[in-house]
Amino acid sequence: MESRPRMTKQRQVILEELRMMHTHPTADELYERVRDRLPRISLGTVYRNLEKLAASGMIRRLEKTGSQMRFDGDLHDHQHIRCILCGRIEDIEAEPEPTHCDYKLVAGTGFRLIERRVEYVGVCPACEAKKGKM
Amino acid sequence: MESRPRMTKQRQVILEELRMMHTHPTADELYERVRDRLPRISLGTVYRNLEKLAASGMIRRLEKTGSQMRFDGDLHDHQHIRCILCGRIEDIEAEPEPTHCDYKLVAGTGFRLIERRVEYVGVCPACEAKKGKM
DNA sequence: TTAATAATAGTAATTATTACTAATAATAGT
DNA sequence: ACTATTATTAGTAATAATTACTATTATTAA
Repeated sequence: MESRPRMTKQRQVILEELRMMHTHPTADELYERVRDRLPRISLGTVYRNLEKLAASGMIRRLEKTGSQMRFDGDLHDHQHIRCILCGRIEDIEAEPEPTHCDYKLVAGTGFRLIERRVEYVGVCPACEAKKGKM
Repeated sequence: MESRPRMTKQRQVILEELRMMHTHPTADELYERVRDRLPRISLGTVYRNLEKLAASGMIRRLEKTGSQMRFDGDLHDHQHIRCILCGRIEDIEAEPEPTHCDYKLVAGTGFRLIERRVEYVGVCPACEAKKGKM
């Protein structure tokens, strides 16, 4: 029945590395990083811990980013901009508080509004440069 | 080298059914529906056509909503609200034109802004009712 | 220290999607 | 309408991300 969680060495390292990274890594990117410190850790452990940490609110799970899930150890209120070409994600200091107007729109659907997510999509400088050369 | 596309019976039916559905179906949901009219069609054909139709701008691909991709045959400018419990997606008549403020925010990142997507997340009436009974 | 059990490593299974291939059928040009 | 070209299909196999399983290990409370 799984009660109080334990702070294992693996969970600790995963959390620390994710918080240091700032690149919104995928599970396997983080796995590669964590292996420098814990060479015998398994990918399944990384997935399981990311799941647990996200469920407990200690990290953020970024949904809808290409074929893989991405994670963010930075909990401060911010949004993201994603490169439509290479998939890179960077932070943006937007404040997407739902407005009065949002609540009115949502009222028509019968839903109870929890959150309004704003995602910016564009082309990152690196990809723009690459494109210019073709 | 793949030049001019052909309007096959399969592509026609997939497009028609998607336009009729209004439920933002996944590929396999649409596959089930289309099979009523074309019993021998394969799932791969549905995927391939959804890909082609989205690339040509005839339908919209709703990215990463849960584990499966969803599609929308309604091209009119609108946004979506998703139920965080059951995954159901409904339409919302929001107009998310990027504002002056958005462009200023994005300028700091060096990205060229293409689109601002707004997604509303909440609890749908059905799930709210279910929750009330527990 | 010890007992209870959450978490792990390693591996297998699952699931959505994509790739492959021989056969079929939509279109352009005659 | 006939034919050649080749995009598309059905069927199946392959891929890739994620999750599940299981015996073993290690964290925590008492």
